[in-house]
Amino acid sequence: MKIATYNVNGVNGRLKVLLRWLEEARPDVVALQELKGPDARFPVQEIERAGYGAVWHGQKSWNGVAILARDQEPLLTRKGLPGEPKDEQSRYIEAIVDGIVIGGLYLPNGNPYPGPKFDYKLRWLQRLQDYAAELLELDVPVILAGDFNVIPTELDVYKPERWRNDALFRAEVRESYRKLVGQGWADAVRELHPGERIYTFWDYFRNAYGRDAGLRLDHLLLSPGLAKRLTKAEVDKRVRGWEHTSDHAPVWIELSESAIKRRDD
DNA sequence: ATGTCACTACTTTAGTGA
Repeated sequence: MKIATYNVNGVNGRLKVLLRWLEEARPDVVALQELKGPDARFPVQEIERAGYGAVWHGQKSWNGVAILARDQEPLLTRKGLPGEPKDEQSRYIEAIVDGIVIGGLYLPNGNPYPGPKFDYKLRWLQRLQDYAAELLELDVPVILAGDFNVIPTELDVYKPERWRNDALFRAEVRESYRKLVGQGWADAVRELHPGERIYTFWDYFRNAYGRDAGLRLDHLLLSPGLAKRLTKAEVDKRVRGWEHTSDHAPVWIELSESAIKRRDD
């Protein structure tokens, strides 16, 4: 089973890129972020024609998240993260596909630091921690997938010094993410590629992709039982090189049907 | 500070968020 996360940076503006990638990669499940359109503008027909059922949580202009499932309809379980009822931003959607709870998220960017946007990001991270702990207590298979807007460690950024005071890399943000993962989640890409430089995002500015000046922002966190089924975790880096593409590349994992034996087990 | 995108409303160009 192949499960992906992809910040499309405008689901309508990038529809051709998304459809091309779906056809080439054929993921079973996809969490999408930055739809950048209201619910009514979600391109459900084109996505269905590509063979995917979908649930989505849109918003005019900004944010917006969706979950796609090949040849089936995802079973919607939640829109929005609990903890701040007045929060209007569409940043969390959750659905069950093949018995797995998929939490699709688009964490606030948080820039500029300091300021109210940064404070909102820290609150959102705390809300995510609280809710993620509840999910783990259910003891069911869960994947939290999305654009976390967090650079977890120095290995995940081309030039750490330049990003020290950026909301993606501030110490308190990394600390909050570290606590979240420490609840018992497995960062799938790191699990299979420890010590390797892997990026999922390259700025549009200054030929960042050409220089491989990237950041690792898009993550798939697996509940303990699912971590035992993890066989592959990759970034579809080539997609970032396509015309009219998103500034993020898709990230995907492969899960086996049952627990597998790995060296460190 | 800069750079480059998508999106929106509307003075089809300028704001804004990333």
